[in-house]
Amino acid sequence: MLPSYDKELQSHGCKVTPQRSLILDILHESLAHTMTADEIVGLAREQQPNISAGTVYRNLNTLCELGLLKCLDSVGDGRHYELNTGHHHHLVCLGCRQRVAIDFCPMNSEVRDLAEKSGFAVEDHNFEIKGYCTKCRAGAKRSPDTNGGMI
Amino acid sequence: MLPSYDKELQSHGCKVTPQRSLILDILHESLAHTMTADEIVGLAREQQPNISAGTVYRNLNTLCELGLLKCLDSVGDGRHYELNTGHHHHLVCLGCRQRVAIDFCPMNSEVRDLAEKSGFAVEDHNFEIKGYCTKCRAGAKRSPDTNGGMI
DNA sequence: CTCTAAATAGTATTCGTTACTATTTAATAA
DNA sequence: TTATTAAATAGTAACGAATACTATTTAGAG
Repeated sequence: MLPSYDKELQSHGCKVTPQRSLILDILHESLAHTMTADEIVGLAREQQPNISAGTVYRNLNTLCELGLLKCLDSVGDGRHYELNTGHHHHLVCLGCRQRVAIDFCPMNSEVRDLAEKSGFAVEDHNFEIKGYCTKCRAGAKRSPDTNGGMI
Repeated sequence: MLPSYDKELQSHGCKVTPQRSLILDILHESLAHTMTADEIVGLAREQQPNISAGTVYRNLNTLCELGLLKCLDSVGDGRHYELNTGHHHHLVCLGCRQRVAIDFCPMNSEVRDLAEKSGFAVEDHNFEIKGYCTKCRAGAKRSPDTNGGMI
């Protein structure tokens, strides 16, 4: 695990455990795309066969609270996690459900003003482009119509 | 229920049942904001006390497939439903979880080109601004930090 | 090395959602 | 109008993701 995470954990009074380090390692290995808790459990068990799913879920929540991770969600594929490497958005594949970071952000002062004009206190925002990645375009493509309108 | 929905249902070989009409009525009454399945069950039972939760869930899925409803999701408050009244996005309150439609869309040819440049086939997109509505700003405001980083 | 609060493994439980089944009903045609 | 039938319903069971619980282990400080 990158030593910077050790510092970050300890500065919040959290212990550096093998389980935590492994989870951070796994997410660091897949910086390009997000992962579900279940996927993380699977990969974690390749190195720590006895790691408990509860431990993974609990740590994912803890690490989100510390700001080390970000948690995303979308209809049809539960929560996704990624290292919090700064603000960005995603392309979401409706076939394989993978998310890939994109370098575009729609937020600007005009939009913010529009929201705040109605008394809304803006804290955050989310933008995702849904479609089919190169692989899924070629192979068996799942049409939006077969997904219960949940695109 | 608006008669147009009857036609729409029957043209797809679906029967017009009191349960379906009630669900559409309820969502039509709350055009301003989205609702969870559970909220819809609660309101439906005020008029049809014996309506089954399964019936509501099943019909929400059916109506989404027909394109009459749209289904949205976000971390921490499950799925939300709304009448499919055309393309729009939402302000999402992190306090009361209500969603209010906004008249702004960040999608344009520039963004689309950016996504398609990498071989991604764009089908849809989603934009939401998260924060606190006027009511929740005044009252007990739930800080993002207490929400497990799931804003 | 000792001590202790924190973290873990394993299990049970919760909650939203879906699946199943016997019964009812909407819509068509006689 | 009534008969027919596929679709829809109510009620219950089952499912899966996530959380809660508890006895045991462990990281880290003294």
